[in-house]
Amino acid sequence: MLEKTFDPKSVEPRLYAMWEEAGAFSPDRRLEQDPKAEPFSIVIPPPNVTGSLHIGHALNNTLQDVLTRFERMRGKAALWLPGTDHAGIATQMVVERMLAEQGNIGRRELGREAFVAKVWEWKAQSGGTIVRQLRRLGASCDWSRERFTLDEGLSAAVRKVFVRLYKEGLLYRDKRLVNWDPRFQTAISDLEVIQKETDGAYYHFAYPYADGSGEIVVATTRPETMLGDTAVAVHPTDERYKDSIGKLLDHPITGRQIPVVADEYADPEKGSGAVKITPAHDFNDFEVGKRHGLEMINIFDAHAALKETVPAEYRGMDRFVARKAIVAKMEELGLLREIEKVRHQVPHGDRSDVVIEPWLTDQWYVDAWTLAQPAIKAVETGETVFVPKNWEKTYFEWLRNIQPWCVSRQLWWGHRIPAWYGPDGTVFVEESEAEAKAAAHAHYGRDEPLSQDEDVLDTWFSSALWPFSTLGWPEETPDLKRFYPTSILVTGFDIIFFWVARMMMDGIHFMGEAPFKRVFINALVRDEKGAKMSKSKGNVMDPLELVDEFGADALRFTLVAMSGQARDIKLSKQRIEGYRNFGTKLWNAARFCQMNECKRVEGFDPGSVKLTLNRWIRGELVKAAKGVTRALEDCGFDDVASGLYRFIWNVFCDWYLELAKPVLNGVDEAAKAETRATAAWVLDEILKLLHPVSPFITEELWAELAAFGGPAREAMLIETQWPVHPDAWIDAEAEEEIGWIVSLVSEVRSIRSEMNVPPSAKPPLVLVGAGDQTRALMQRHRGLITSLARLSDLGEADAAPQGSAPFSIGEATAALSIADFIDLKAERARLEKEIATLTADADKTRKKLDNADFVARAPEEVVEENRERLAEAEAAAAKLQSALSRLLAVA
RNA sequence: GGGCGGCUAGCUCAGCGGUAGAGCGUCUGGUUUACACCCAGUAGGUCGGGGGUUCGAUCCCCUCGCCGCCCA
Repeated sequence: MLEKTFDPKSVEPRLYAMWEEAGAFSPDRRLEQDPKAEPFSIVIPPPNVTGSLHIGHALNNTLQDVLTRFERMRGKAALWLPGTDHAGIATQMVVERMLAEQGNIGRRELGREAFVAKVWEWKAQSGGTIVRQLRRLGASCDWSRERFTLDEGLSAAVRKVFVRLYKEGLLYRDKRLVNWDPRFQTAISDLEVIQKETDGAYYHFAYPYADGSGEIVVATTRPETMLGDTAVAVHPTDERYKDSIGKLLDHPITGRQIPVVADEYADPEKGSGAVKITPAHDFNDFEVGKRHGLEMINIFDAHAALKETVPAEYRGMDRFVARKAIVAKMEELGLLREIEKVRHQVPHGDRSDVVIEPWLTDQWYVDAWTLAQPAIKAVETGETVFVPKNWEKTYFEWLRNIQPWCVSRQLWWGHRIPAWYGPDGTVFVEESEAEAKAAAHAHYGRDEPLSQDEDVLDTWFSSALWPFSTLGWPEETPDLKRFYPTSILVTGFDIIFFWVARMMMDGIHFMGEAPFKRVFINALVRDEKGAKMSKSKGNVMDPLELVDEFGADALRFTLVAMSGQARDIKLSKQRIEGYRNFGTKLWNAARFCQMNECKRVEGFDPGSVKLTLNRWIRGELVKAAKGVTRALEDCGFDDVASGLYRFIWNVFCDWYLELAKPVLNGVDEAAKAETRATAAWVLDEILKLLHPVSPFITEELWAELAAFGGPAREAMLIETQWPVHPDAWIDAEAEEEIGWIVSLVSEVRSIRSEMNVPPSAKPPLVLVGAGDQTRALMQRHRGLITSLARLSDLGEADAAPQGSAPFSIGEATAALSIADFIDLKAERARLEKEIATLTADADKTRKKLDNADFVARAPEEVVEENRERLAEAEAAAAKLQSALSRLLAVA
């Protein structure tokens, strides 16, 4: 016999180990049975190796697991491929901080090789925490295929991609402005720059004309960049400045003479309409500078401190110190015209949180625009479909406006760029040093010393290859052949740009096919008030704590239930608790079945059951199974959860088991046997349907029920065939009969409750004016009805007895004899209210039917439906009306 | 400024052309031998405002308002 409640803590680790040891997570087992089994594949969005599991991961991975388990049960060779990402900056930060805490040895003192060795050491010990944590959720990833973006195979893929893109002219080295992070001293991509609203000021400065003919006023939020000014621009049509164009200005600080140029970039509406141009330190100015052939003066070093290109008094000064100094100087010179406070957007590094400096350096760029075109097309043609579809707009929007992607990073942790330089600076891009040497030899006609590029690649460069590099590319492995393109990607909308789009670009370019058939965008988990969870706010919910408290199944069920079309999930403990209760409910239903000897029967054929009750639950199960299957196919996760919840609790437990009680306690042995076998069968089917969402409790019950009796299991539940039932098992007649019983019982319960009839009282119920069919129904199910409605008897009469409460059921009127409890006033109120509702409904419907347009234009079945509704409402109202008259006559 | 969402019962959300649903919470009752992590019942909504299309609009279109997110 089962314990009173399910104990996740003791069961979960045991079952997970059992699955893993049996190899149940690997598609290989299925492929051994059937090498032609249809493949199903998902690659995990690789979490950072530095990360630990947060609730967003819990959601994302639960959904992947639900899909994987479902398809595995459907007989597909299902692969969910796990792994982690080396997270360049984040990991380097973690290790540098650790070194600082331990012994104050900096990265640079340690040297590159030793530092990288330290990172690997750290990775071996503390990296990939998240991967271990995923097991607590029940994630059925194939751990034997786990990958890491820096492992050997993936590194080979990165080198190959780099070289190929280079040789195809889609990757190049260029001197351009980059987003420079002065804290980490590396370039970062546009996407790693966060615009933050910051308090600042517009400083209005006067620049005098060299010929002494007055001054021109420019405004800037970054006075320190004055030191790199090489022009002032005005709009070509700006009347105020038409005579200034071409004139020279004396730069107040540098003493250089700079020209006034005409450029449409200058906005006549903004400030004075004149703008200073610093081509080496501003993206817009850079373009202006190129158009006018202006000098580009780089004034900052890698720390964003001023360097030797500026007047001596400013050299070595930090950019923000310099800002103050410049403002003070201009004030001293009498050239500060105004300080206007503003709130404006300032670029910050998403990891470092320092102000990003546009900086002129040599970096490697990918021609993202060219790669983007096929990626756009793949979604346009439906080769890849986003679910929900709206996200395609976000995807298109970004890809259509894509800029060159800066992929080099001045870090040590990552894939070192496979480019070698000769003594004269000639670059040789090859997959290995040996090949580079050979290329250099061919170029120079002799061996020359080469030095490898010091930089590494953006982490996303390698994760863009994830869907094929993890499957073995560039080798033509069987996995690659079988599992690429993958079936579906499940991820958050926040990395559509970072990751999804880039995988699409590289996947199509290198594999000729988009990497996913579908991309499911899951919601963002927020706290119960709708705030984004963050450590600083202290509102994070630790998924592992939730698992400890409620069990993995409860957390999973909650996340699945809340995954509708909405972008946010507001998670509360109360909700998880509710779904924990749901698990307990199922557990107890199984316990009830055991107490009533509902053992599984060898060779049981659900198609042959005779009892209405059993034919009914069979049909309900078939409908529920179909609904859940379709919802899973459509990624309608909320429908999956509600379909399961409703069937298990509100149909199976609330009605089937209750209706089965009188049978199980009765004397008809044949009926009893059939009901026991049916209950056991339905329970088995329930376990299968629920397993993808709640794997632990179902697998545990699967074993418990097998131990309880009946034929031995052929397989663990995780490997059991997903249920598919014939439509013929849906039985309309049984449905109608049980439907009638349910409404009859519900009505009686409602009246009992309203009239305060104690549970111990068992009044008789009579039907008045019942047709033959109804009478037959009543005879057949008298036992069930009297038992569930707590009646002494169920019979017929020509008229409702004195002191009875009537209600309408189908064509008949039922009357519950509760003279001892009836409160005339209350009963009168009940009937009047009931009649009022029915009359209002009838009036509304009648009005509709009186409308000629409605009858003429609405579909026939809708008109018919309304006619029936009207007839029923009128009949029911009439019956209750006469009951009310009688009541009033007695009173 | 551009784009995308949301506004439905006290709360969280589903429904998205044919007269509003769920879970939680409320309230009432409960020693019905699976379950109080439970059972039975009850109350609660001019579906953000206004206009339009339609025989009919919570659902489609326009517009306004508030809230949120993304990109400039």
